[in-house]
Amino acid sequence: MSRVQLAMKPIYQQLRDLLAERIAKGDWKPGAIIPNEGDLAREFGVSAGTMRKALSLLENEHLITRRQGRGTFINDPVAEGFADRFCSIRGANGKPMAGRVVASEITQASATATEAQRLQLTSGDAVWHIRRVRFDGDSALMYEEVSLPAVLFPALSESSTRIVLLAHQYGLLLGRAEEKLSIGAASEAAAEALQIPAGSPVIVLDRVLRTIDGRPVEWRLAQCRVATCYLAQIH
Amino acid sequence: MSRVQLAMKPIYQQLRDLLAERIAKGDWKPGAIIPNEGDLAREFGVSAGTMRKALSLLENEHLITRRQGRGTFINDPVAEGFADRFCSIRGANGKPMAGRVVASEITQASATATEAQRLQLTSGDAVWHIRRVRFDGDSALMYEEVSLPAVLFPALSESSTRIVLLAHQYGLLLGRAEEKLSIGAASEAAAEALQIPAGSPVIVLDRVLRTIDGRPVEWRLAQCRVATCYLAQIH
DNA sequence: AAGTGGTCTAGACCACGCA
DNA sequence: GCGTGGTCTAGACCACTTG
Repeated sequence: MSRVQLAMKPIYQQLRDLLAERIAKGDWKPGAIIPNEGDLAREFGVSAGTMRKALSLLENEHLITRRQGRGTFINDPVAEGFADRFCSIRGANGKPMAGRVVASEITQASATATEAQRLQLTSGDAVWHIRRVRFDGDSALMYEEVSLPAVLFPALSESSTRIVLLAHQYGLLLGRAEEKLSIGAASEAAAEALQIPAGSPVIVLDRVLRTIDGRPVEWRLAQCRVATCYLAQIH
Repeated sequence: MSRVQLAMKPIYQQLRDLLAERIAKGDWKPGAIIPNEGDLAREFGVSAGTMRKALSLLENEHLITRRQGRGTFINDPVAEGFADRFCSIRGANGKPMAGRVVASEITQASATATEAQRLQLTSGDAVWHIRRVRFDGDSALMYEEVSLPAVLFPALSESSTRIVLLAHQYGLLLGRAEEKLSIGAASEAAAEALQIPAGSPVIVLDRVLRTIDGRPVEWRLAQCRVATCYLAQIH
């Protein structure tokens, strides 16, 4: 009597996908309350326990928040704390960096080998390139080269290149980021942007952002200057 | 008919604690297979579903691995992949740094204000101090100051100061690490160890390691030199 | 074939927040 | 008091692994 599992995928995962689609499409807006477990279970013809497991998945993925006695709410992906959880480099106060960000260039090109590897594309697929600089007051702190698969982002408004806004705009639900931290030599573009000699040491943040389905959404290669001392003393 | 909840804590969490204790004590050795869900449920007088939830918690905390058709196995906390998952800074190949590590000094002292805050102690509690240097070949890469609550580690063998080994030795189950990355000025000790001028810029890794219960186990303040270029070029 | 973990069900009761 | 999510139960069946 149980539902046929066409895709050989557990029902609770299928439910998760269906519910996530409603959120992505905007059927359920951020901040809204959604029907309770029982009603949802009835609507999809499953038991309450199965629906519960699906909702738990969505909660682990930060798409919803459940509160005992209140209900289940859609999270705002752009809200502070949700948007910033992908970024590991912090300012002196421990909070995410809050400085000015200037996008200097937005172009389209065909994917390089590295981009294809990071974004799981085939070499030559169209990608957007964004170059931007993060400031702290008047001094340039960080130079970023961002690559986005053009197939996911048909058009890029120059007004906002923040990935959380873009993702929300195109109905993409961000899941996890993998970030590698290392030390490298400043590229020429980075050197110019940061006003340091080319080849001087920089912190390299290599980050791939994925949707909750695991599809790569953004590759960001950031170079951070270390030429001056911005932060608190040690001890 | 259900078990009394003295501590107002869900049964499945109490079970998790009991099972975790067995692992910590060494009743169940790494690599060993543990009884199946049904037997465990019967032993503790709970339903299979509740025991299942407890086991799921342990799996999320990387203490056990469950495999369909095989059984449930105790993970080895010292094994590669489990021990290295707390470290975010990587080498050029994307793998954790593998260089030589030299512990230069092991002393005991009373906690400073910062240590007390990070390790949730009261100022003046006894802590161990370990200073160590991480090498890449012949050059010093990273200077670390490690603080451990003396109450958790009665004695410190000089042979191995690796935290995963120490934790295992004293029956502590490591859970999560919070790591803050920033840029700072090299302290005098770091400058000497890294052979750079005091005050020159370094990457600062401020990490607090906790047990699965959330108790702080280690505070590590690492300073990483950026004076030369170790790694691959950008692009 | 037997044993394991994985999924799913249907229903009971509890703890919390609010009107 | 009512509706919500959170916990717990008892049992069925499925999928995978091994002998």
